[in-house]
Amino acid sequence: MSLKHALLGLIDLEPGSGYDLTQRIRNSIGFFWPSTHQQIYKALHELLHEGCLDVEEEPQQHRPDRRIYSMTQHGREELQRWLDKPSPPTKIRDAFLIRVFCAHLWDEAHLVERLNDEQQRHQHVWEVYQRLAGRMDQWPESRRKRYRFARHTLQLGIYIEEAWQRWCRELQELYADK
Amino acid sequence: MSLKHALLGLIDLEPGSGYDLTQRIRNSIGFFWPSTHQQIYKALHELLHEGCLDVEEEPQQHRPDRRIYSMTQHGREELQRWLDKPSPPTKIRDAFLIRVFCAHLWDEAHLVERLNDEQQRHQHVWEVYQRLAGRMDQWPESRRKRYRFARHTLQLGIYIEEAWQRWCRELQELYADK
DNA sequence: CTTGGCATGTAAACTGTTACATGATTCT
DNA sequence: AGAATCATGTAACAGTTTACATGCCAAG
Repeated sequence: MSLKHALLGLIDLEPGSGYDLTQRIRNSIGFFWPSTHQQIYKALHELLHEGCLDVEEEPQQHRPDRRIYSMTQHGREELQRWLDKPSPPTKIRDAFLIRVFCAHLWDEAHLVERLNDEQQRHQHVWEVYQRLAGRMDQWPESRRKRYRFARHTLQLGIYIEEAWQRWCRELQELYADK
Repeated sequence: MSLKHALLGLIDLEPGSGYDLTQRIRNSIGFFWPSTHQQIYKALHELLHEGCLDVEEEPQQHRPDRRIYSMTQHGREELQRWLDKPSPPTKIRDAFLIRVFCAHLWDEAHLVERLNDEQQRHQHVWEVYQRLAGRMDQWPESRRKRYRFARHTLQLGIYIEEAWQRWCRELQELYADK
């Protein structure tokens, strides 16, 4: 299960609680491996059971105690083994493209409108990525170095969003002035 | 379930058997909504049950009869209703990017090698898309018109593969001459 | 003689999503 | 007064993947 190894990778960079990891995933690995807190808590329990992680309870008042996870030697070995395996091909799942596929059932004005919405959505995601990247680029050297691969994956996200926007714009032009 | 509507869209363009549709999906909707024949046969049964499709059995010798599915009025209405709904955001799932995220555990030579493999993979997919697009562009006018939206979605695939390749190349350069 | 294409399916296992559950604190 | 944040989970449901099942024909 890739989510487990994603968690090992994150914890290897910096230990944290399920809550912490949920936030961190949302701003990094979540872009190319979407996951909810429910999955994450479950995966953490399993990793703990398998001896890949250690926990330390941090007592809190008025709310559940934080359970801080950190790597074990076994976890590090497991991650290493996984890293050397080949990756299955990327998967995209996009219902909007199914709709475009059926766009002969729309009139062209409606198509252009939907393409415009879609383009704005991708522009928004692009802006989120850019902001995040900009902030990361201002981190102090040591942190920037530690997270440089996270930064690289973000760059791919930026390129992909640009591809989407280009496509939306070109199609809009094609159907707008007809 | 989007797969069902993908099938309705395909059958609306041209009726066919489960087997046909599996092939057609593999070369069109499958690029952004991966689905196996098992899922497809199941979805077809359900659509039939819901009154969205009709079947006609075409007897065959030495192999199971072909069951040719076609649209009903109810199916067309259902598809129309679905088309007007908003689409949930795109999802990417990519285990290679999780690995890159953890690339501090690789030495740089290994990273460059893996990036090279990945780039070739994306180049291969790009070539497949280009070949398909080239063939579609040579179809006779009527068919080309009918499948023009399929052609458009293919173009997005091409752009996305180009984004991937650019990214792989840039990262390789960054880590190659260090 | 083995691989791939044709043609349909069932079933179990695994993964992912959605809804529910609790409860104090801080911000608007 | 209501929403968001912190912090952990359980459970039901939906969707996806993998393995199994059959059997003929054509091509290499």
